Amino acid sequence: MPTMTAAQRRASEKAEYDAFLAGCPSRQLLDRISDKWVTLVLAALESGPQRYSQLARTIAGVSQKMLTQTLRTLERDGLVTRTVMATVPVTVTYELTELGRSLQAVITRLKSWAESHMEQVLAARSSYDAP
Amino acid sequence: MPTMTAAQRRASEKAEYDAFLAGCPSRQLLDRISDKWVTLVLAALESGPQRYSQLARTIAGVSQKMLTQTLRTLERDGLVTRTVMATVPVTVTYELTELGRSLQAVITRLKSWAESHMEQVLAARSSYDAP
DNA sequence: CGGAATCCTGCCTGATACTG
DNA sequence: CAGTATCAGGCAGGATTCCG
Repeated sequence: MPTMTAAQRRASEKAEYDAFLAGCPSRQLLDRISDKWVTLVLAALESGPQRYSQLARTIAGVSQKMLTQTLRTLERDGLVTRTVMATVPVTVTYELTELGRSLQAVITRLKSWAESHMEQVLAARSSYDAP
Repeated sequence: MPTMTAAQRRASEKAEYDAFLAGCPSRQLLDRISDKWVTLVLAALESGPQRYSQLARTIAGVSQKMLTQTLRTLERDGLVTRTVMATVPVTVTYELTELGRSLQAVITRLKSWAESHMEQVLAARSSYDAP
């Protein structure tokens, strides 16, 4: 993977195991959960199990590709469960696991912060753009 | 902006003002702070004001471009302050604003979650990959 | 030292078609 | 319904170079 080469080289130059910020697994996990689609999916699953089409409708602007991809990685990481009902047509529901709910609690705070500080940020942008 | 067209169209199809998940400013803000570089920069600034080169060293794997770009947007959004000291050579320090610290408190929880649940996620991946 | 400018690659998006 | 597959296009992001 050529995209990681330089990053790993820079990491190696540090020549120390930095549990805070390095190429260690916790850093990779932090990178993964610091993703807008992950955040939105977890936030959308707050109100209980949801079907695929419900999620697609709730998260305005997500493409099928990214929604599926995000749900797959979340499932792989043990944050959501995927349940297939053998109805006609098939019904698929996604639900947070206990692990997922523990992360979702943090995500909720992030969402709350965004909503409650939105105006302050917009004000800061105005004064920055037109001083 | 052609990239927003389809997203906005899907959002419009909902025909309702969804403060939770839509094309409203809070959603855009949530998208922005759900970024790995934003998360890492805010986490790195936890220990007080830092110089540009310090940040680059702390956040292993970040490119100058992304570090500069992230710091600029954070400054524009009123989350960090940029201070230029007229030394030779020039010294630039970045520091969290009060607004930035309020977000950083949430980011810290996210980082803590990643560190404390890393093993559970790795275990989930193992059982998913090789069942 | 702290960037800005440039070029370039790869992923994401958007659109469309097809399946079980 | 819930995807998978494919392809064009654009933009995020990496590598490199140069400057005050």
